[in-house]
Amino acid sequence: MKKRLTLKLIAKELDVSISTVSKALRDSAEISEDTRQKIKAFAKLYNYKPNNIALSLKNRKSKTIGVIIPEIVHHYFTTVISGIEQVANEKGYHVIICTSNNSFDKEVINMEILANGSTDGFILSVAKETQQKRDYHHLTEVIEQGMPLVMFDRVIEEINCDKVIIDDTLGAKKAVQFLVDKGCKNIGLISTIDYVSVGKLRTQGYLEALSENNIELNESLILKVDDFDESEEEISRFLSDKSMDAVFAVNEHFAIYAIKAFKEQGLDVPKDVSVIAFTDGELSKRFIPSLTTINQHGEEMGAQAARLLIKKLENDDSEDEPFETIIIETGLVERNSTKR
Amino acid sequence: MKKRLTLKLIAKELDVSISTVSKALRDSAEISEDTRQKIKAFAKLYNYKPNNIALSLKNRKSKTIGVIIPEIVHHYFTTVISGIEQVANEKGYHVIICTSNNSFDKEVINMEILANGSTDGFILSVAKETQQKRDYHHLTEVIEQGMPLVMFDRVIEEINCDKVIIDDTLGAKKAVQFLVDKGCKNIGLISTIDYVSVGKLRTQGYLEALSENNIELNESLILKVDDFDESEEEISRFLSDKSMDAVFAVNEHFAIYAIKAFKEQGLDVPKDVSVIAFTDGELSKRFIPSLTTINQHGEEMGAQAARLLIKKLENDDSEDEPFETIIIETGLVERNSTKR
DNA sequence: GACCACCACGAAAACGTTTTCGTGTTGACA
DNA sequence: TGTCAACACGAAAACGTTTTCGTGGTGGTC
Repeated sequence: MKKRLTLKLIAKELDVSISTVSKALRDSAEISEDTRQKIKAFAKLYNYKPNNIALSLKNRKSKTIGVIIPEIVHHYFTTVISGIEQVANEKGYHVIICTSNNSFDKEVINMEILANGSTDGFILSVAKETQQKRDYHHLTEVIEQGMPLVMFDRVIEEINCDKVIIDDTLGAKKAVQFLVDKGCKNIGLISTIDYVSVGKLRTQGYLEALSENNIELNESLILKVDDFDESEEEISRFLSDKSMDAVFAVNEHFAIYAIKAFKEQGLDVPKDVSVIAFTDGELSKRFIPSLTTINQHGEEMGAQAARLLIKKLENDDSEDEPFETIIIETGLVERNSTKR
Repeated sequence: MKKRLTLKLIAKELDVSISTVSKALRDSAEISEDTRQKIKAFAKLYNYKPNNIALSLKNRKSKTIGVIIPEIVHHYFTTVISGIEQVANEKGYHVIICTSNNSFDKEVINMEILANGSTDGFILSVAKETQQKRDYHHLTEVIEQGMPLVMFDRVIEEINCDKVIIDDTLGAKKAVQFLVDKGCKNIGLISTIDYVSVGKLRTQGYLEALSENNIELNESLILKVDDFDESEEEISRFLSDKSMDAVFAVNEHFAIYAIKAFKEQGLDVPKDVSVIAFTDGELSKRFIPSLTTINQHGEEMGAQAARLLIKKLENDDSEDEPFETIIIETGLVERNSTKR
């Protein structure tokens, strides 16, 4: 087992002082050409690499970004991470990832641990439990310590920090408008109960689209799924006695259950009924029929979040810079679950 | 912006020495009950937390595990990460994740950066490019430095380290045996070209299962997909003029393309033909029909890898401990793409 | 009262860097 | 030959910990 090379060892070996070695390696003009060459050659030969930890301690920055997400086994979040990673690496940062498992306590603990020097700033999508509890002391604390924080996706209005979100309402509107443009009249909505913020916002988009097109709202065409685990049955029951020519689902899963239910009723998608969904997964591409979707551009979200954070980190007087909220545009991907 | 509290500040505030503070907080018997209480109360009141970086430098360990995977936008890898994270957190480690994007250079760079003190050890699934290049100097280097390395999934035989793998051959055998037990006679195989190791191993399992059941090998029932991007067409062409009652696909995607192709031929899955696949994704659960699969237990792989690594990290004379290779058992999940 | 043990604490080194400030040597110049 | 600048380098502090060793004071024992 080879010992790692340090400045001290090089100094001893070449019989100069540590300072000289350090300066030589950083090409300081203070050191004569001769010594500099000698030291650099030696360092290169034995593959010297400065110790990150010592640098962190000295510079009081870790060049590390802490990312805390509700769960990692989720395609959408991995695309976001991917975006974060790309930008971060480009700028010489690395990324520590922690999952909160949607638990408030784990979110708090993770932040506290990482805040003790491991990380220069945070990118965060809050846990469900945190949203419900409305306890944000861990967030305000890191902000007070001067650590920049960027929230994405599930953000909290009251917290003053940079944010990256998508326009859920507009995305939903786009989806419904698309259906209207295809000639659909009776458009159903499968959403979640309102305290899930995306459900609420997307529902609102649905309503706005209807009203803008002068379509009368029919409450009976709206389902707010209560229990995710029971959603398949709920949806099947909901669709059994309705007559509609299109459905907008707020996520991939609901859309698929809807298609299943239609099939069982002997209806064909997209011939008899169109289905469109907000989505974040692979499923929509591969499913038969493939799904027409509103796409959330996770990778770009991650990239923007990382850019915001690094901007704050590298700006010395970021204190007085105002906070930004970046809105990522949703896109509509037309596939085979909607009629042409 | 509040300054972070340090031992030095506490010492100054309470007019004692830094050593006293440190000892008091660690409940050293050297310090009198009185002073100890006073210091602890103060620390608690102002929420003192030791600086991780300073500790890392002092202890020469970071309590951090570096994970390097080919890509993160991949359900299988996220399950592995999830397993790693759980075990690591339990034992007081955190996890730093880097992706190689299947690039050799990025893999090397990531390892080098993390090896400079940021990380105590590595969990790694090598990049495709690394497999092809057969250049493993970065791996041997970290090992030589005494950093433990655990490889999973895509491992490299020649490298001497702990490993966690699944038994691809056995898994494939299970799958084919299952089909045989259901009465299938003409079982097709959709695999990848042989230099992808999993393709090779799973093909081998297929062959073994056939021979064990005294089924004659029919080469024309084997497709080795050449170009992933063209796989849908290749598979459709392959299946167009064959007659088989079952197909074993080495991954989810191939299975779905197969089902699609059968459908287009007017064949029903599972009534006319059964499909079974190795899988790592969500897709198999949601697809219609849902897929019978061989499941790779990613989470357990991650957990085992983390356990192996931490064992090495916490064992002082791990030097002479032999390396282990843990084989994770595959499971068979019966769903609706195979006949009953 | 001399000696010793023990208590409670502090000084300093160490981890591996960077950087500021000194300092001894050289050479030029008057 | 004395003065001074420039040069090339070293000592030391600093980042925030932990830990070893030392030490001044107290009290007890003979």
